[in-house]
Amino acid sequence: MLHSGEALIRCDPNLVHGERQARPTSTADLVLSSFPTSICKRFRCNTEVFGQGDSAEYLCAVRTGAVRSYKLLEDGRRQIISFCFPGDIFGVEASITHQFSTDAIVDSDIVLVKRSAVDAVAAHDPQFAYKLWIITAKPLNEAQEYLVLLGRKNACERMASFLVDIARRGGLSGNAVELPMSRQDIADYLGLTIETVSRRLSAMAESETVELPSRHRVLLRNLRRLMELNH
Amino acid sequence: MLHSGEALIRCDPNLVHGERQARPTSTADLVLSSFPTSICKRFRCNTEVFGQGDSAEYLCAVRTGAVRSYKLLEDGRRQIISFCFPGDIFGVEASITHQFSTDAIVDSDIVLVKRSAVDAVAAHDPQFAYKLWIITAKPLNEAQEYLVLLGRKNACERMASFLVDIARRGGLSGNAVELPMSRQDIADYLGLTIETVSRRLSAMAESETVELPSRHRVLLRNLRRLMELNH
DNA sequence: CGAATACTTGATAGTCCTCAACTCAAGTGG
DNA sequence: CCACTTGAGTTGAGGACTATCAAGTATTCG
Repeated sequence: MLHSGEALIRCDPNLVHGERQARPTSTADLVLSSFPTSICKRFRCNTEVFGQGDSAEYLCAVRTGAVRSYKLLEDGRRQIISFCFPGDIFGVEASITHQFSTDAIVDSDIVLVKRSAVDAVAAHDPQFAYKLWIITAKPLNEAQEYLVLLGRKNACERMASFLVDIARRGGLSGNAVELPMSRQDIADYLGLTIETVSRRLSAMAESETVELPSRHRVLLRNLRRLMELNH
Repeated sequence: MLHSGEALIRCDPNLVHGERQARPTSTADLVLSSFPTSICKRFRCNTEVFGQGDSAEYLCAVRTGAVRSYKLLEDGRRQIISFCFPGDIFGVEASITHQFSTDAIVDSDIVLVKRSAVDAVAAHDPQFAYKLWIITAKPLNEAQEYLVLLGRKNACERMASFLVDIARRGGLSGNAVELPMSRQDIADYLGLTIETVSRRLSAMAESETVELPSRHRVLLRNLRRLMELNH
């Protein structure tokens, strides 16, 4: 009963507890890691991997840790585009400059591959070019799913979707979900304010859907109810 | 002064007025059209090209007309993911089934290519595989830009962004923007209700930012103000 | 022309935001 | 060790924006 959550959302049971690490099932990380000229660099918490408008010199993948990609409006409003965890690729651009900024949420190891090198290899290696296409299509579909959340779901549903999604993507250990990001990050991801995020979490705790033992940890107490809210 | 709008948003001045047609600058349409086994099929207004859950057998591109791609929640709420116009590709999936439905907004000619055939060619032709990657990355970036709209912009800004975007993508003739979709479609695209869409358009007409000569036509009277709202 | 559909406008309500005060945890220095 | 500081998060009161419900107008199509 204790681990029913893992079964329900088909989480990899071999996930290392504690610090997030790359899972062997991930494709994006592998494709880039196996690249001859890939380098792996450590980014400290809250440091920038690249900024909006920077030349899109590198393709990136998270090996350990977590990053947030976001866009800023002139008046300071921020929309987080995605959180990336070990195995996820980011920094894919159609244009020659990055359309959003990305920085580390916690100390993270990031795999970097020069885009020019990727382009050169892709032009000669159809298998590789095809893999590139597949790993680009995945975040596209994720972004599209996410549009439904921002366009049509209320605060409660957004919060539930978020928790289930983070759990499914590997943050679940037993019934505990690790949330490395701040409440403000969650708010800017879900298109809400920090107060609304806090209130929704408190309400879920009140109804015994979750438990909040610490700031960066959520225990899923009633996953079924969360999944219902999630649609 | 009459055509200042076109210059301002760098629209192709050779655009054919009236029925939308494929522009020579589009890449996606060309990549698929030049494909040996591509077929072109006519879809009547409001008929389905493919449905959510259907096998993702085909990659598609709009040759003439327009389509909407959308997702439905169980309770009937709808979120339109994107409108596609001549030259735009759609139906790109990471999974073997379509994650959303797509149907024609007006009578449309759609280019269809079997995905199995695309996969086979991509596996041997690096140039083609690379092109596939490029045309997939573009809608990804568009979706990400769109997340900012849904997550952080108010109704007025959403409406302005929408008009500018449609104009930029080829709907502009002189200062007139053609809106082939219904008000309900616009609402479901912008994450608003049909009433709010109607009210925002009326307010823009009141402030002489736009003119509304007919249901499916908007004259941009003060593009500068629209661009300001658009951020 | 009549019917159906699409759209607009108005009144009211509800959700979420804003502003403000407060709590809590972690870190610092005396 | 503890008062102090600082930043993050929570909670409360009130207000703004958009949704909802309802009625009316315009357009389209048979």
